[in-house]
Amino acid sequence: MSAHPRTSSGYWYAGDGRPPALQVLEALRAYRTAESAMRLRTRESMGMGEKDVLALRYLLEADRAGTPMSPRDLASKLGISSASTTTLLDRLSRSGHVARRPHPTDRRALVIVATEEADCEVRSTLGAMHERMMSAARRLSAEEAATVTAFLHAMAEAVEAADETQLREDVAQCRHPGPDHGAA
Amino acid sequence: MSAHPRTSSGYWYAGDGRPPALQVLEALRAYRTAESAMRLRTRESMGMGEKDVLALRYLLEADRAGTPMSPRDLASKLGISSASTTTLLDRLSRSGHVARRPHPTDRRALVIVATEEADCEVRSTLGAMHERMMSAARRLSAEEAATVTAFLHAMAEAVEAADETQLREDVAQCRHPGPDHGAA
DNA sequence: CAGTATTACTAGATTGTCTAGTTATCAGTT
DNA sequence: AACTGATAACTAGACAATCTAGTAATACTG
Repeated sequence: MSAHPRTSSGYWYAGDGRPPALQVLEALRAYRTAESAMRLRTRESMGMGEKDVLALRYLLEADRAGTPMSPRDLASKLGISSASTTTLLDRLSRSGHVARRPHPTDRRALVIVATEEADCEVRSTLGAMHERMMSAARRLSAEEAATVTAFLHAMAEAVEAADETQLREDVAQCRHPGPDHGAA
Repeated sequence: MSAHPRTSSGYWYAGDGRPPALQVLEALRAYRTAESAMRLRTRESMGMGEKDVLALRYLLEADRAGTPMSPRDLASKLGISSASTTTLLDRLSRSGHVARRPHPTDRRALVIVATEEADCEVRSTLGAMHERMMSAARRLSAEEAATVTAFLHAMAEAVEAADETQLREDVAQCRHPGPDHGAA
């Protein structure tokens, strides 16, 4: 790694030979990769599917916020059907991570609560990581934090701007009439 | 939104009432959420599963780099079995996104190439987004880019540091002897 | 009190993955 | 050149997670 070569306009291509913008996107991609690898490890260490882990996170979050969730809430958060939610809760309940409690006022409904063990499990798997992240974030000065925050918001906006209608149109445009590519 | 209140030490809690470190992590989370929503939209607009889209990305990348991939390469990149890779390639081939070509030297092996249409499809769905991201990244000064890059690397490190052995031990620690939570 | 909406669940089908085993080809050895 | 063990892709059968459609109990509304 070279020292920071300076020009009159400040740092230039610090770190390696590539433009800073590329380095930034590369770093973002590296983070994404690391994150999904971590999620895979978490899933495997807990012996659960992806949705199950996500569900547990939502449930614990809701528990802490004092606003417990119903199966329906969970279904819409996870983007799965009511039927899948039932079987998901069966799984999580069988494994001891959640419990179905009667809703205090609505006798049709349920309140899903995460068990103590689920809380402990998630805390021990994700808590240390979160602490490391927070500690890194705290090392930023206020100005740096503002820069990073603004950048991340810009990135979120950039990926949100591609809405489905747009996507569908763009894809359709690729169908030049020549070869066959339809279903068999 | 309040204007930036200053103290002698510079900006303080700019943007809203919360500590900058929290805002940063919140922004990171917002980005993650936006990204996975985008991935869902992409999958749906292309009528594919998650692995299929990912496979296509790897294939196009490899094509451009001039280092085409075999089914085996793809399997290891995607973390799926050889059998799943075969059916995945069946799907992608039936839908016209990839083609199986004989390997030039090894007659057992195949070379998977992405079709023109697949290239166009991916370019039109992800290209505009990538351009927006790049453009936002370019708006950063060299110093800002360095800050963001360093931060993202720190985040990647933070999530990588939780390796599976650690996770397993931590989880085991949650099993206090009391209630039954095993398989039925 | 009657009728509609809503909640969670059940049944059956579909999809994507896995493990195990097959066939064809390669590379090294005698 | 023939033999042997390794490797590439594929096939068969099973399993897990999801979906759609439909059911029973409960809540709300006129």
